[in-house]
Amino acid sequence: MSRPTIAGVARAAGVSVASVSRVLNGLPATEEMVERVQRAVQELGYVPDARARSLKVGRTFQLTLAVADVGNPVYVTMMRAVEEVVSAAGYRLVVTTTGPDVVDEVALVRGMARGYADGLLISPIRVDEDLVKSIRECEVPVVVAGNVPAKAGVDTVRANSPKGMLLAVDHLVAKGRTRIAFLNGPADTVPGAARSKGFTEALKAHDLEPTAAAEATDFTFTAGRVAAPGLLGVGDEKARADAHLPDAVICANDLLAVGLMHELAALGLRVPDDVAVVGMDDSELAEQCFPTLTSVNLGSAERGRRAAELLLARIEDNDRTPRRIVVQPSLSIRRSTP
Amino acid sequence: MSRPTIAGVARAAGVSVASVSRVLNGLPATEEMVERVQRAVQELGYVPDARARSLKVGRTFQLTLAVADVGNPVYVTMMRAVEEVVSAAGYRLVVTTTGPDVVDEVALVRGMARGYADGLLISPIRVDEDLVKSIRECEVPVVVAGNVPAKAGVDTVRANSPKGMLLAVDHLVAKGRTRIAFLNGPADTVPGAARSKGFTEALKAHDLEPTAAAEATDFTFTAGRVAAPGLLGVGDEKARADAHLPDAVICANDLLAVGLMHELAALGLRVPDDVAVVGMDDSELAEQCFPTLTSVNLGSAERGRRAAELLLARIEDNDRTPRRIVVQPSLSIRRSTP
DNA sequence: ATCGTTCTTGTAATCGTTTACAGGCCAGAC
DNA sequence: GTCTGGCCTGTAAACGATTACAAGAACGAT
Repeated sequence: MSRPTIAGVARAAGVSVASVSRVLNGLPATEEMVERVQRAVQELGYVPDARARSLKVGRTFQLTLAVADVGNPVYVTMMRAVEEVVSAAGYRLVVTTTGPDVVDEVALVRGMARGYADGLLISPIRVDEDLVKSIRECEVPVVVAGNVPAKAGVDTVRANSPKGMLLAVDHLVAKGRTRIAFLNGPADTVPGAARSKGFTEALKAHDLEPTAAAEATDFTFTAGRVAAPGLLGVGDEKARADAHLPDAVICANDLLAVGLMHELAALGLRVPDDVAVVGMDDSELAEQCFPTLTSVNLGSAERGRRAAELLLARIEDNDRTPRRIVVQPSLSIRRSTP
Repeated sequence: MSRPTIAGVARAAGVSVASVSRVLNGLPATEEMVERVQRAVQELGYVPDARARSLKVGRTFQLTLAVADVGNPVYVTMMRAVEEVVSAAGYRLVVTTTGPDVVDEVALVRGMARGYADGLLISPIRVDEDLVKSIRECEVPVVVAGNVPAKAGVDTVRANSPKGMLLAVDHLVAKGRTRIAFLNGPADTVPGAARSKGFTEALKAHDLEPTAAAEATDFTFTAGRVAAPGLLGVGDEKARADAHLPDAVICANDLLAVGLMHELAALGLRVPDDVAVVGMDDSELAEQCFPTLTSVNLGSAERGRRAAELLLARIEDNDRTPRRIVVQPSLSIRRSTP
């Protein structure tokens, strides 16, 4: 005995399948009709088939969220916000991890043409011509949480990293720190490039020279630890004697910052007394780590929320002109800076 | 100009739709047929429609993973493992957050009957009759990562919390700690109940009495902070003078442990010198926090992996007898214990 | 040359819905 | 009493794939 279909319900209720469908979708019908159908539905335990419905109406009521790394707490923040918006609108969320390669992202975007989701919200870490092209040609609506060229003709919601960098540098300078270093993630990524540029500009605005800079191989905790010694000139006694040791480090995200702090502790350097540390993303990790981390809030929750809203809006009306929203940063000051 | 269908490809190639379908699915066909179909597919940029395919073959090639809180790093670990297994098998992963209420879980399980996924992997935090019933009656295969009664007749993969507790206590006792306290999450949850029982048993095995116990309102960082003062007898000078302050605290998960460590620091207590702290789950957070956290590894990655494998196996053959797998714990010793 | 087998291909039914269209019925207006 | 118009309801055609079945072609054996 397999699950009942709408035809079974129609038979049990002694009405036509069209009437059953109408009642189920809340279209006008007489008292009695509604009553009979509902009883039959109850009795048979009928539940409409999402697959069949999807085929007919051309919608799956699913949205895909693609991120590079589910382990990055900034995506947790974003995912929470997205999930809240889309589930309120009656959609389910399909979460996909793309990994660090742009080819995987392209494959994902192309694959959307299969129609298993009604829209895609992607936060690409690397962007190239192919990706832009695939997004432009994508069969389903796409919203990018991040930075892609305007010619992609797609809704975007992005952070303002340079402004965020400036907030961080302002704060450090106000506290008397001038030997500021930068721990970046891979510079060939979108956030990596933006933050690097922002850092340089922000220092220039204060007439400062970078004290040191390093590039971790990933935006992860481990990569942060690995890259830290190089940044701090460990093993280079001359540099340290010359007081070239930075008195503050800005990190391209919170995970890198936490990795760095572990290395600082291992070297016997105190945070913030010897070295102040600033993270970016203001993720949950920033208040969980010790000392709590001063972090640039790039508005990940808001970006997630607004990106989800844009996506829903575009699904309603695919002809609207693409919007490019920029979310303004703020600084969450905690204990890792004086 | 809408997207091409299989009929369009058939027309362009001058063959029948059946032939196109066969070529696309790798069924035997002549060189020439394959050639013509592939060229037409290329030219039109045809991509088969997942919705239509789902309806016909009765499969969506999606699996749902339901967890209570995406912010809990243990679920990140589990999700990674699950995603790896299912995507290797050609499935997509739909991640759903149920929240702390069992009614939401029941609604989710019931909703699976709509058929938008081929299977469900659920890690329920609270379990009642209704949930067990809904799981037993579920239209699609279900695997539970956690503890449900055998009568649910469902595949389960669970941790061995009592054994894990014993490992933690053994370790603390070996290091000379005897005034051991327990910071639990809500005791009316499955993990909360199991860990509470395990704690009591483990102490008894060492002829010890619990020094203190507290129950956080959630398995979260914030709840851990809030519950910590009560556990430590803050404000009760007599207790502290009587040396009733615990010299070790075992926490029901890593988030609670990190929350506790922040409160300890605020009180000027050193970890592990004054108070040793042990977490459970051995999540990424355990090595990211400071000091790094000794934590009971309850095998979340392995549980995720094996649960995913069970789910795939059951999708292949729904008649196999349910298996109940128990994953053994181990202890990851770090700096929060002596 | 004929028959039977095997291999390939095409026709058409099917999956479970939604929905355009048409038919039936009733009420109100003349 | 008849006609018009407005509800409800039912019939049947989609949606886009897969696949059972049949028919035709090719080929070897007799």
